[in-house]
Amino acid sequence: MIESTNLDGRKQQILKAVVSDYTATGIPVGSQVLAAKYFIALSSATIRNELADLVGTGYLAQPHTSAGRIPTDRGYRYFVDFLMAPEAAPPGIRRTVRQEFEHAPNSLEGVLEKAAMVLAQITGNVSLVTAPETSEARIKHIDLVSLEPTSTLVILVLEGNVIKQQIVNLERATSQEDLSRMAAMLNHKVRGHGGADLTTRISQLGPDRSEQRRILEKVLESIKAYQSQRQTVVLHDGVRNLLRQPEFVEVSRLEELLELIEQGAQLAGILQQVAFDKDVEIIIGRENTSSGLRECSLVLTTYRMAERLRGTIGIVGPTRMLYGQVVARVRLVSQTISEALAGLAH
Amino acid sequence: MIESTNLDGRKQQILKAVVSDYTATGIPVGSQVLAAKYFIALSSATIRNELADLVGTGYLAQPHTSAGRIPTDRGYRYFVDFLMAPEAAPPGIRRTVRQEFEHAPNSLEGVLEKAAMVLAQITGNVSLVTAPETSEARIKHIDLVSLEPTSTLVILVLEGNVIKQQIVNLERATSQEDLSRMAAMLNHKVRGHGGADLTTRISQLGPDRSEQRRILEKVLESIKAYQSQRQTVVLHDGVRNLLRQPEFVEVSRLEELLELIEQGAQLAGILQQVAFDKDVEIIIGRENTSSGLRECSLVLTTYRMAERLRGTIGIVGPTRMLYGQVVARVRLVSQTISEALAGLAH
DNA sequence: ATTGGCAGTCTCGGCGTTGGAGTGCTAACG
DNA sequence: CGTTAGCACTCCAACGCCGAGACTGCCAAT
Repeated sequence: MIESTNLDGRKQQILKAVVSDYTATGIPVGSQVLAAKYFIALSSATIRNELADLVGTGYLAQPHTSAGRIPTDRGYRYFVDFLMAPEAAPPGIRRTVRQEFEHAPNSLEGVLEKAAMVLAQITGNVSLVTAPETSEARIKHIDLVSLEPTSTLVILVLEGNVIKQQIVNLERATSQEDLSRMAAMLNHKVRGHGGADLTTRISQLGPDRSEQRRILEKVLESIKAYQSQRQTVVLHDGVRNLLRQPEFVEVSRLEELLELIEQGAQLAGILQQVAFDKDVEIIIGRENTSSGLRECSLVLTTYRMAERLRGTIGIVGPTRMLYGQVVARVRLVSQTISEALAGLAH
Repeated sequence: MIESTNLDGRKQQILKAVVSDYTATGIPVGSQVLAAKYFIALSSATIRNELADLVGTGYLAQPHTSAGRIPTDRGYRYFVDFLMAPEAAPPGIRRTVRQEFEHAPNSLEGVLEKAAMVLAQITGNVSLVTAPETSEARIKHIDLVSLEPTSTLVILVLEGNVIKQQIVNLERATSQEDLSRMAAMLNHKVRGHGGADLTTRISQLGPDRSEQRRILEKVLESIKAYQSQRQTVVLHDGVRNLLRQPEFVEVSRLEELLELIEQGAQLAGILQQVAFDKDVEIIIGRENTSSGLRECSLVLTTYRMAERLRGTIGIVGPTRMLYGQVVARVRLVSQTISEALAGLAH
């Protein structure tokens, strides 16, 4: 984008003023308002000329001829990339968040649910949270509990103390004693390993002859299948906030969006692609491939639980949002839960 | 309610026709429509007289003078108590549900999430699902996994193979070997017990002198605290369905309802009070204490996982809903997941 | 008890009007 | 050449009005 530099200082200031005013009020911004509130030294006629240029270059649009200007997706993009002033969450918000996580729930799920709740509350948008991707996480502990003679519960404690469980049906009856022995062996062999590494460890488990070997393989296969196949669930909260937004008085728009949010699979795909090294990622309007998000923006970032355990957290709302404020608050919650989860993960 | 019997046969038929027509179409029902569609033998004038009586006794109301009649809460109540024909879910729906749970997810949470999804889909309302109340469930297996020298992960397998977990901080460093020994002892002592019974078992655990005893008490205390304090979470799905309902074109109503649904605590209270012995419980409009549910109805029932493990499942929607159809489908899903969960619980 | 007839009432949608907001253009100015 | 005042123009949103349609309640007749 060469255009990112082809705006002179004054055009930048005007674009910034339009975005700021429009995101705050929801009313298209006219030249008179701009002259009065932001550019006292200039006349409205001058600003009209500049506005016309910004419409011509695609940064602004007008809903109809006698209305003020609103930013286009491109205008928002330029704003967040170059014009947005770095913001810090206000002390009141910081305190609220700190208090919410002071006596944080003692489990991953609890922390994530609370994060979704808090983020929805302090941003006034719909929050989105995914649990950490565990396919590459290392195994810390394995336990086999006999349920029936021919079925066992496999309990897996991963790095970060994430717990996975699954019921496995065995080919023949196996006692709890045998299962415990196998669990002990598994703990010895696979502890500290994960992902593709597991496969190689299985093949080193001993000669093929043993009955045990077949059971172990079954157990490990189910673990691996479970880990890889399980589609990421996207927690969300704050749908009620959307109803207050004037852009959703027409429920038809909301319907498509809600379907995306409640169904989750498509969102999961988007959230998984958030880069771990980036700070905060912003996806604006039509930059989204999903049609349901055409008039929405996402503000996403990652949080960290342990070495290989990272998840995504963020919000989705109308493109007209207070980006500076939202970015600061998403970042705040991400940092806060990273700390809370580090406490859980040791 | 003496009034439940003071309607003669024809008034009952007319009330039934009004409820049926209005729930199906959403349009207030006039005397001409009734005469043409349901009572060809009668003139519209006769029906008008009856309608006027039903308004006088509080079973019907009219939005304004020149509109047709709609049922009041009392009218709906009379309908579901005395007039509603028992309905069976159609084969297509039965097949859909069966297929959805044929390869049911292997965990309680998975089944409940799927149940919420399916119920929302086939009833076109918002589904509500609570996990079984576990405070009285018996303990099947206990495992202690060392995380840090001074913290351990307590894993509890309850009846029905429900898994609970919690991190417990210990007063002094304890090795995995010691923990395993304690777990073995605990398994021996408390297996098959639960609820208040646990407390007595703890006091029988041996002399007070031992270091172990203190650790065990701490573990068990945390287990009990966890079990009792944990507020029930209400899963939900299908909020998007509400947007299609004409009663929610005004989003302000939806807002209050959504707050209830997303916050969940108040709904949890309502759902917990559903009687286990009843078939399906219906709560209509102002029978709800919450103001957000004034214009909503709930159709709730319980499902069964194991002896002491019962949860609630149902839907919430506008009072104008197809009660017969919804009742049949809620019942269907309840039965289906009870079977699926019995498979998990053995 | 039932019914046809009829006047009365209310909502809803369409339509024209009006006020206001904001623009683009033009010409003048420094 | 950038800036500015003035002005005609456009468009929307709100308002009020009107008529069509729907349904009622009542009355008198059967």
